[in-house]
Amino acid sequence: MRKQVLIFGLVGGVLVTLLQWTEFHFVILEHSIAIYSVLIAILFAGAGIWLGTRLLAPRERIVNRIVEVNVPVPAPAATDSQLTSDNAARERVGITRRELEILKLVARGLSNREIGETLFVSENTVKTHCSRAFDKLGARRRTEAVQRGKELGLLP
Amino acid sequence: MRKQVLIFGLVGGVLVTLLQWTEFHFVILEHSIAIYSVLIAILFAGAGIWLGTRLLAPRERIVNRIVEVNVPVPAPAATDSQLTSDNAARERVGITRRELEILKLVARGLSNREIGETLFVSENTVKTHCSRAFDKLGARRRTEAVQRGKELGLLP
DNA sequence: CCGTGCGTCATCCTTTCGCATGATTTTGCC
DNA sequence: GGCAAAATCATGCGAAAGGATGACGCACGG
Repeated sequence: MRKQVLIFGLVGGVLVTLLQWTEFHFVILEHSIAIYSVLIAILFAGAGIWLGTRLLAPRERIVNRIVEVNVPVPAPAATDSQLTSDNAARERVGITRRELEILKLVARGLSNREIGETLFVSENTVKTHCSRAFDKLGARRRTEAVQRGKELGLLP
Repeated sequence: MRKQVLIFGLVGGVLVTLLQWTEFHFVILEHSIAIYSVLIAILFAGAGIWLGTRLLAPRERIVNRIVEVNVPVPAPAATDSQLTSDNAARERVGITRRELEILKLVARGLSNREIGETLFVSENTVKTHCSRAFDKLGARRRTEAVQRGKELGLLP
């Protein structure tokens, strides 16, 4: 995680230097400074995106392995244990992150269309995830899936 | 996902234009073009990071597993107070006994047909009750109705 | 007696779900 | 670099759900 920042900084510095050097020879003289700006902008926007994803993406993976040990009872269906451990129950059921994410929205009473708009995916995709989730939960209706999800500790 | 890209593009364009305009007045004349470059770089790196996180980061965060599992405390007291508080919450919402009865079965994940068979009434009757209940709850889907019912204390 | 609320049932119609199936792309891992 | 899992999207179809409306019987209270 730190390495990426370093790489980012280094590459950024090199790039700035490089661009600064090149501009005296080609860009600025022939074209306007706008091209130069846009170039830098695009370059660093891309770099920023890369940094952003690299920096904030790997969050859950480490925890997964450790969890499985101390979750002996799957059934409680607790009334209000607000932050139920997702990943433990999730992997026990074999449901994916995305499917669980959608299942949560299903439990909130959203339609497939609304879920799609919320997550910026098509309604068909939502349907697919739903189907798979229902299948894994042994449910044939969304209400049933929600009920099963609560029983299995997937949902609060 | 599309929206963020749009916003990013728009803001980017505006920024480039803005910077291009300002540089003629302040920066370039007084300092070198390097400052200008670095400015753009930083700006768009930040924007890129923002875009990156916004776009690809909505993964789930680290959730500390809750070790307190075998504590069956809240169950027994609920059933008693439920029948009493049922009527209170029920009348507050204006929902009838029958409608609530059916709503409970809906929350259990039963289909209209199954509910009809359970209560020995026709599926159409179940639909009617559902419609009325949904109407009183301000819900348009059964999952939504279940959610509202929980919020209003009608359902456990 | 008659209105009102409730429960029951029906029909017509539209929308939403759920399922099967296949395809493509992205991503994590070896 | 390639494999496997996951995520994405599409299409088609039958089933279920939901809305609108009308009708019938029953109990209860004014």
